[in-house]
Amino acid sequence: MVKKSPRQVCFPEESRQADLRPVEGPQADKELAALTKAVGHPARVQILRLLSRRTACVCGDIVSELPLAQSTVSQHLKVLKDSGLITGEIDGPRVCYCLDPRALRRLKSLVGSL
Amino acid sequence: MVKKSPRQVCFPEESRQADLRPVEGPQADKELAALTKAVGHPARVQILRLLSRRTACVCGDIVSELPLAQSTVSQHLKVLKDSGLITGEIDGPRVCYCLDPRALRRLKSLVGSL
DNA sequence: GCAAGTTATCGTAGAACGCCGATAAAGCGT
DNA sequence: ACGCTTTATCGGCGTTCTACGATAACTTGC
Repeated sequence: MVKKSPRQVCFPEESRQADLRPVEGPQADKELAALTKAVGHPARVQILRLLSRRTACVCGDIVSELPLAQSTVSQHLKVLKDSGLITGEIDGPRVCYCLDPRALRRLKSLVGSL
Repeated sequence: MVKKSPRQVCFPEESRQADLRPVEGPQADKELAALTKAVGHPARVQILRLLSRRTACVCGDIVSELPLAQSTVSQHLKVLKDSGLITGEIDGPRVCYCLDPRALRRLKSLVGSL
């Protein structure tokens, strides 16, 4: 039987088009607050770093990298996913989490506007 | 009596020297988490925006710009000050808050490293 | 020294967060 | 269908956050 090939990247041909959303204003402010709030925890920063280190997506072995219970890691992943910074694709019995480059660029733009 | 001249900038000749601190590693991760946590609230984003709009420092009329009680704003200012993102200089009976450009650059570097 | 104005701190109440173990849900392989 | 593995969700508990009013601390000007 063919072994399922490990997924390499979630955004292989990521759209490079410019982000037209404004970088200031009430809406942008809320967005910036929400995004930075999601990043604002050591465990979540660590997760983001793990995901950016490997060009391929890492699955739930994130859990084994962190000194936290599986349920806790799952919750942090949920926070990041709700913020849009990462995506989770179901890949067989596991879930493959990846950084969303667009959301990350958005965060950088917003922070850069300060 | 000479009227106290309104303070214009808190960092008039800000040191432009490069930031040598590493942008990754456990220490940087904690720093990034702490800084983004400080930014991660709508009211605090608004405060940062207020302070960046005016090149001069704004004092406690920040309070009148936000729909929050004075004590609440004072607490948010404390969070930002503790994070290092802003500084508060006593200027007569008031306090003059300013963005710290170095901390802001640090934040941008750290976010940029994601 | 006193009154007025400005800001920080205290006390408190409710909401949200962070963590865990236990349990449920979902897919794979036999 | 039945385990096995992986992940999500639930319940609970302690901590932190956010907000407010009240009060204290400090400076200026009279």
